Amino acid sequence: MTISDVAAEAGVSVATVSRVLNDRGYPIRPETRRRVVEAIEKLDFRPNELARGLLLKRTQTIGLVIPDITNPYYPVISRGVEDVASDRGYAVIFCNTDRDAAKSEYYVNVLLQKQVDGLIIAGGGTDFTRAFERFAEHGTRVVFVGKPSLPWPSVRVPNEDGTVAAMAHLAELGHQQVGFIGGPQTLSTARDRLAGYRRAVRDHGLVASPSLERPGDFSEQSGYREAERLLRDTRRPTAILAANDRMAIGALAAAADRGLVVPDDLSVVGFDDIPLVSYVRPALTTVALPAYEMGAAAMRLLLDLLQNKDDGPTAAAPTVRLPVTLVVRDSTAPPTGTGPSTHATDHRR
Amino acid sequence: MTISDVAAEAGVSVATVSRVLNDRGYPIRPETRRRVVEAIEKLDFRPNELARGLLLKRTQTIGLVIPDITNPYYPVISRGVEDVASDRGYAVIFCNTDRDAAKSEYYVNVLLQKQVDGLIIAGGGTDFTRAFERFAEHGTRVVFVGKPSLPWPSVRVPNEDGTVAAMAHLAELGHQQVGFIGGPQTLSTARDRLAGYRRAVRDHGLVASPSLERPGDFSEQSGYREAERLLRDTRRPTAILAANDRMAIGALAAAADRGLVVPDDLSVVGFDDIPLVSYVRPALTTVALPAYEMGAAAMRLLLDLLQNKDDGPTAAAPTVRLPVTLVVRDSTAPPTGTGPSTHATDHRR
DNA sequence: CTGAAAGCGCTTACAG
DNA sequence: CTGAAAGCGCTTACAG
Repeated sequence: MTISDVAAEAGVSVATVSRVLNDRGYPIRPETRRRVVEAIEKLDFRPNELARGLLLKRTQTIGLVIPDITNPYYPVISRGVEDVASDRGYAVIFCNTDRDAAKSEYYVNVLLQKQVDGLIIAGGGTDFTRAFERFAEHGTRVVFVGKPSLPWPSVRVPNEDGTVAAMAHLAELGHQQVGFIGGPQTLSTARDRLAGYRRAVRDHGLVASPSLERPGDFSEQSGYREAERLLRDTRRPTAILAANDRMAIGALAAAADRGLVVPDDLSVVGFDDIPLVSYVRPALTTVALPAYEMGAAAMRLLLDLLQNKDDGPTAAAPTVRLPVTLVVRDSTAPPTGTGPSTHATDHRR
Repeated sequence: MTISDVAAEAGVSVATVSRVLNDRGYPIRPETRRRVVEAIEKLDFRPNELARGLLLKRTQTIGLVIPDITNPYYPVISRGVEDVASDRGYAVIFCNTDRDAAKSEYYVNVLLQKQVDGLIIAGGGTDFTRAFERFAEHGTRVVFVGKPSLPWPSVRVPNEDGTVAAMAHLAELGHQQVGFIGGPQTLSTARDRLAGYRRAVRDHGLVASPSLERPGDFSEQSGYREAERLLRDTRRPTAILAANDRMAIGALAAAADRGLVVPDDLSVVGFDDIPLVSYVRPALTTVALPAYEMGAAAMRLLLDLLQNKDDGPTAAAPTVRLPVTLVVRDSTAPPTGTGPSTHATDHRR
């Protein structure tokens, strides 16, 4: 079923069929158009995008590179990307790299061979620099979600301000000693969140101690483990701020397993606002990322770049900045004896 | 950068370059091969898959159709699909349909135009029948995860046995009155899980009552809402079985908000074993689906079908059956006063 | 062992 | 307004 079949059926040339298909205001006699449209419908014809792409040098396909879709942080971002993409007629190919160099390399190759029009890279951490030089050479547009190591277009979020806001909330409740469970320091996201914690400790005059800063890896396990270490301490903190929700969930579990009641005996704050954390009990206070919007904005930015193919590589890299919001739920309260705890339940999804 | 450039660089014809590229044991003089390989490397050449696909009639791309990647049930399945796919050189295009007919139709079109080699459909529920006749006509292979409405190849799981096992566990603990929160009855998955509940109620001689069967929609909200209804009842059940984990999480929240302690005052069981439910406290007892393996098996099945392109549509549709496992954690215990509750913590993620 | 040529299914100047 | 023809970047009989 090709364009020739349609042409034969309608008794016109393939050029004419192509013209009614693309419908770019090219003059066509109404009667001719009618015949072609009928033939297309009769044959249930759908143009082969491969042939089209070969000629036009675009595939209406983009690649989405993420560490792992199984990490609850990524599905929402992905959904934002995909909704905008499908709305504009683009398909998206998913690539889980596990932040592994070999897998990243593999996907760079696949994506290049498939002639994707552009790429969205979320998660960062890996040294994509060399791989991207290749993309740049091929004229493929790239947008990062998060801070790229080179000046590429990106969608960013004030991670440092996020932990600062969380700490301000805790300080306001009266907490003096707040433990921090950080993420992998290879990720700028994790570094920024730690920086915010340190800044807030200083600014609010809270207890500063290396033993209050624990090294997590963004997994539930590490959150559990590091919370246990913090809580074992004789002078245990009255609150724990985890650099992401998964570790906060682990911390909540560790507290429960020690018989501590959150938020009465311990306050816990997370970061990200992934699905479900508003449904655990106590509902988690956390710094919400506009994940869906981040994905949607990245796709919109990519689409913009695709419009102006001619931009030189020296064009200033556009950056979209999106805000972060502290969502106070039920896992935070004044430290014991400091005051009445008022925690209304938040049923936001 | 095309194959002609490489041919020119190596001083051979494009046919020869193509032959060393594809390396199908076609005889080539070692010296010639060396020159070609060098030229390829020097120019960092990567063949255009569009041109290749146009000729070969395959794109090494498959479509994955799911209701919503944001639903924690799907990322793990998707990961299984993608790992097998990338291992075999296939790329996967993601399609979120929200079980919406228009979106499904849209993706059927997109996928057909992009000439995907095959399709994996997870989630079911929508009437894809007509859309699939089109795929069949085009020779596109389709594999379902879950029970298809027509005899198509599929990967299945014994949903009814799953709820039966959960109920047996509850009955064994001594529960006589178990509430059930079901899913959308348009989904065979939900119907099967309800059927298992009913069968078990009968087989174990438990209290049977329409008021114990509540209509949920698989969302946390509905789990919360329906659990509230069940718990408001004067003769409230001592255990609740939810047809999926998201509703079980909602039920756990509803219990907590009523001041009920799980599992002492109420036992709760879920279904799916999505990420995080082993980390909430109490850790959720649930019927675990082999989600990753389901995705991987679906992709392997699709790959098999792709090998035998010649199979007529009358070939028996292959079915892969995978088991389901009851994972007992801390949200279930004997009803109050019936015996000591022993719940060891399970840290499996 | 190697190359010239046809062809996959489209689009788009160019000519009429 | 419409069509013949070239060409996108490959692969593969066919010939030598």
